[in-house]
Amino acid sequence: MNKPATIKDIAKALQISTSTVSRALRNASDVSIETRNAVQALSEQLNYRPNKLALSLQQKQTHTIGVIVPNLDYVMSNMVKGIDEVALEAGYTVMVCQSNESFGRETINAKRLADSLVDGFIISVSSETKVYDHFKKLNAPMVFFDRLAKGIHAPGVRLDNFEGGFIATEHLIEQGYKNIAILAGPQNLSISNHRLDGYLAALKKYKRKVEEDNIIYCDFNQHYAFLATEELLSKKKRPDAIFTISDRLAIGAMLAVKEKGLSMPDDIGLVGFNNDPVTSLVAPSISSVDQPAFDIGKAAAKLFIEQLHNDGDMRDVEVVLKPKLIVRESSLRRS
Amino acid sequence: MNKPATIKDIAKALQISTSTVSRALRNASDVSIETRNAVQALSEQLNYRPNKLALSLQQKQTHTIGVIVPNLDYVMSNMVKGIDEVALEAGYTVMVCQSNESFGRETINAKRLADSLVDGFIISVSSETKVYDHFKKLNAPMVFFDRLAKGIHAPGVRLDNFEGGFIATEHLIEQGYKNIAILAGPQNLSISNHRLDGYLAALKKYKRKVEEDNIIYCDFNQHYAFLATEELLSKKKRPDAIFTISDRLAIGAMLAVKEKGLSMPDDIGLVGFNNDPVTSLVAPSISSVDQPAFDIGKAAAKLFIEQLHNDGDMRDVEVVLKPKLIVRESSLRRS
DNA sequence: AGCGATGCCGGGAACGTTCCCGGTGTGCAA
DNA sequence: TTGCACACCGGGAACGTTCCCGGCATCGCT
Repeated sequence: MNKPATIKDIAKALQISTSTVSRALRNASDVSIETRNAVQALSEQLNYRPNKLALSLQQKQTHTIGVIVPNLDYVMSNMVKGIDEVALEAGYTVMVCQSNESFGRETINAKRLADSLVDGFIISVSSETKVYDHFKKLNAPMVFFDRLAKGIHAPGVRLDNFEGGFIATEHLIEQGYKNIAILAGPQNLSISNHRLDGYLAALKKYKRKVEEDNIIYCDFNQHYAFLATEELLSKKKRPDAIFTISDRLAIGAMLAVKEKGLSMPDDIGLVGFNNDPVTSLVAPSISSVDQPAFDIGKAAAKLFIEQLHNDGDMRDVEVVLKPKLIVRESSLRRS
Repeated sequence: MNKPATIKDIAKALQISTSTVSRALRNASDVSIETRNAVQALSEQLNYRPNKLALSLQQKQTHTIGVIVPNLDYVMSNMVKGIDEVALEAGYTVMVCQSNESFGRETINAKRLADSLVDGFIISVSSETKVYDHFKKLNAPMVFFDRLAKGIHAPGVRLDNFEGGFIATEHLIEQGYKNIAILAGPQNLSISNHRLDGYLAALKKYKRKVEEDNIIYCDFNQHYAFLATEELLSKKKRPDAIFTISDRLAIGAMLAVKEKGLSMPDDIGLVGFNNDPVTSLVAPSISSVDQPAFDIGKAAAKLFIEQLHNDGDMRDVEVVLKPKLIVRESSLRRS
């Protein structure tokens, strides 16, 4: 439990100055081979570890990235893993905070991280967040991923959500479903709007009429999805397929379909979003749009580091990755 | 993008010394009411935020906790949420690192965090870890949770895994299952051993004979579980129930049971562990031992902070929380 | 012999705080 | 008047680094 050795200790023991020790440790020039060896030997012996605090204070950078995410579900935790991966590689440490989808929590997390003097932020905004001033105040480099911040001029990495909504809907159409409903997410989230746009575009391409009451906005909440689906299924003009903006919603929808005594995929087709492992475990297994979560995380971290080291203005950069439809039983009417 | 204001800036602007500013900001004594007001007004105006780096360097504590976890699955992410909760409350920031169940990753994560000068660690060890020297070297206060480190003399918070194994097995016995197998985890993990011990104790209590080849050690891997179960089911003396040490293993087992064309819970009973949401979504839904993940996280963080502020030796403290069996279709033979 | 180049090293400031200690001024009692 | 308590403030060290600058040898070249 004795105090960690410092550069001063080494200097004193070797009767040389701290400057020389510092140089010797960093293998710089201006140090004779003998002193360098002596210093390095002693530092090893004393188990010297440079004090990052002092270093950071000096050079005004901490080599730490603040990551704020709304939750740590399957997709997010993979994205974070991706961030971790490249951050570690690049010599950065990552501080992960969960906002729990709460605006207040997000704000105080941001403040805290800023006070801890992170070099910048990698953020996915909470579903509650409608205004972005708390991010602007940070006055630090940041990159958004997955759920971007509309109002902020900063680089971002995201899935092509439009494409995701499109291929899901197109697939349902190709499977012969005629009246396709959508459980969309909260209206302020761009990801849900983009998926909805993809849905609309697919309907348009195949010249299907858009029924206004086939579009349901609801929270990312399984129970809401259940209720919404119950209502959908009791309409006169009942939909014969449902596309949901997330797998959790899909689960809720599926439960409602079962409750109603309808069969899947025959009576009702279903496609979810995220390719959560659950989708392949339930019966019937649920088709879902897979997103390259790990890669999105990696791209975000790469973008962030690039931005730090690069003087060029990258605020307009937006990396968009492609989704992939995983077809399973819930939507496979014709083989 | 102008530099953040420092205490010096305020001092200079107000023509007073930095010491006085420092005192005024901390509402300390030895400052006249007027100067204090002036300082606080100006600091607000300049949006002054104390530099934590400098502070930490001075007082040799960072108010940061390093958290190392093997993964961020459902249970873990809830535990981390619990840690977050009380850490935030107590004014600490949390750095979460995933070891991905890898010993090497765990080691370098620990080193990195130590270098970043966290005040201590809250750790759940990776399944690969069999030796604990890398933790001892850290020479910092630490608390283990969930998966404890046998070799290390440090406080810990864990589930009563023995109890969990016991109630799961007892439940199966009470449901009339005669020949109960267990898919245990890696042999070096204490949690899996304790659950196994609970299983054995239950068998003993009801005077059941222990069949050696009903005990299968396997990784936390769904596919292994599938294979192991296939083998179990093709024995002459086929088991009629399986208790698995985790829900992921339970899923694997269930798939194997279905593949074999056996019915559940009639031919084969099944109980998992963790109460992952998946268990209630599959058909049949899977009985599982629920652990109070959030509370375990909270307890760990509390213990950690207590340890920091407390001079007393807490190295022998071990908090043990109780599990709860959630009975679902997979093991319910008699209603 | 003189001169610059080069190799090696030390001194000290700086990063932004806190904290200890000592100093000054005022008011009040002896 | 002297003394003393008290309120208020400033100076400077310290935390552990790096970095700039200047100094002293030594060497080689003219």
